[in-house]
Amino acid sequence: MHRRDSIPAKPEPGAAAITQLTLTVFRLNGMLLHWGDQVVEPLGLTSARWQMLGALALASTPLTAPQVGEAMGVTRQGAQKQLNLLLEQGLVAARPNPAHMRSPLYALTPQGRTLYQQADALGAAMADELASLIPVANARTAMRTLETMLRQLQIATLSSEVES
Amino acid sequence: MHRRDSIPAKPEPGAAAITQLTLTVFRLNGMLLHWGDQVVEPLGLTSARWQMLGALALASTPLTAPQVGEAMGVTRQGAQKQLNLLLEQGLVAARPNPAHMRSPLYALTPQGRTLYQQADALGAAMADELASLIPVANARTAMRTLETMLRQLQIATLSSEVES
DNA sequence: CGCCACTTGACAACCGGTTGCCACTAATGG
DNA sequence: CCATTAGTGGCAACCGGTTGTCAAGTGGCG
Repeated sequence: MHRRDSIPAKPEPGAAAITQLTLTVFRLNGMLLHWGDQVVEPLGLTSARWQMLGALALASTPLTAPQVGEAMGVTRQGAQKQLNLLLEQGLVAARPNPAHMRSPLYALTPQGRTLYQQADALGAAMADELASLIPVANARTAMRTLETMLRQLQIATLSSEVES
Repeated sequence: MHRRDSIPAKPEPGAAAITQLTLTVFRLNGMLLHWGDQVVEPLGLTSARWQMLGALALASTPLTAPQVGEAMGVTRQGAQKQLNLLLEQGLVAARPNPAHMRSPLYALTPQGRTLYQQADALGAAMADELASLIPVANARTAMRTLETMLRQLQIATLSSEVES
């Protein structure tokens, strides 16, 4: 908005850095998922289910499917799909929800908890390794930077989504 | 848990920062795709096809499908799928490849090039906006940090993938 | 020359995620 | 008390990506 010189449409000099950063985010995202899939594959898990177990493990109380989705930043149906699979797998149990007949509360079963702890140990090992290579200050800077992008994109996305 | 501190007991306090950073990467990835889908939707594009057009636009010479996949960090089949769709859409043209009968070279059509320039302008606007909020040094630090993670994950993934 | 390994495209199946629609439960207000 | 609205799960369809399989083109090597 505050374009100081309007005629030559001077691009921000940092724009190229932002573009490159964006591409790196895409690649890292793919790499993280790929790595996670491999790491927990011997446990019969996938990255998606690992994350889902994590959401339940870190919650202090059992959650409904929409709450899990909210915690993970996915839609309620996406969470539901994985929860149903985890249910079949016996890693998660549904207990009746006194507040909503059709919306049970989900919690880890003992097997689920054990499996998550095993997976978490593997993840922690990698996090330690990365932490030994990356100064904490850099990790924080990176996170703040990405969060700024996140916030700004959210604003931009919302403003063009509210055509309803 | 049990850190195998064979030499110096290093609890790696930065591991939590890494974990948080990872979650931010997941969210930002999703947000970028969502934003991109909305931005180029009026042009009849999607994020995936936008990126594909970009790969072709930035290439100095026409590329084969596997080359496009390589440039984008996806498998050759993933690239092929989008190329076939872009072909139907008339945004990309296949010209015979003298070096390989079954593997044509792909290049943007005039419409494809025009459309990409329009999309690129929208992307550049957002990149400028973000660049005005993010110091270049921070963007660079973030990118270097993510690339370090990328490299390390690649090493870890490869070393457990070569068990075949 | 002929065989063999590698590359490539087509196709099908799957995974994880999204959206849209429908039916049912819960909560709110007249 | 009832009607409308919001929240919720099930289902189906789709998108983008991956893997695997197959047939065909390419290049090297005996």
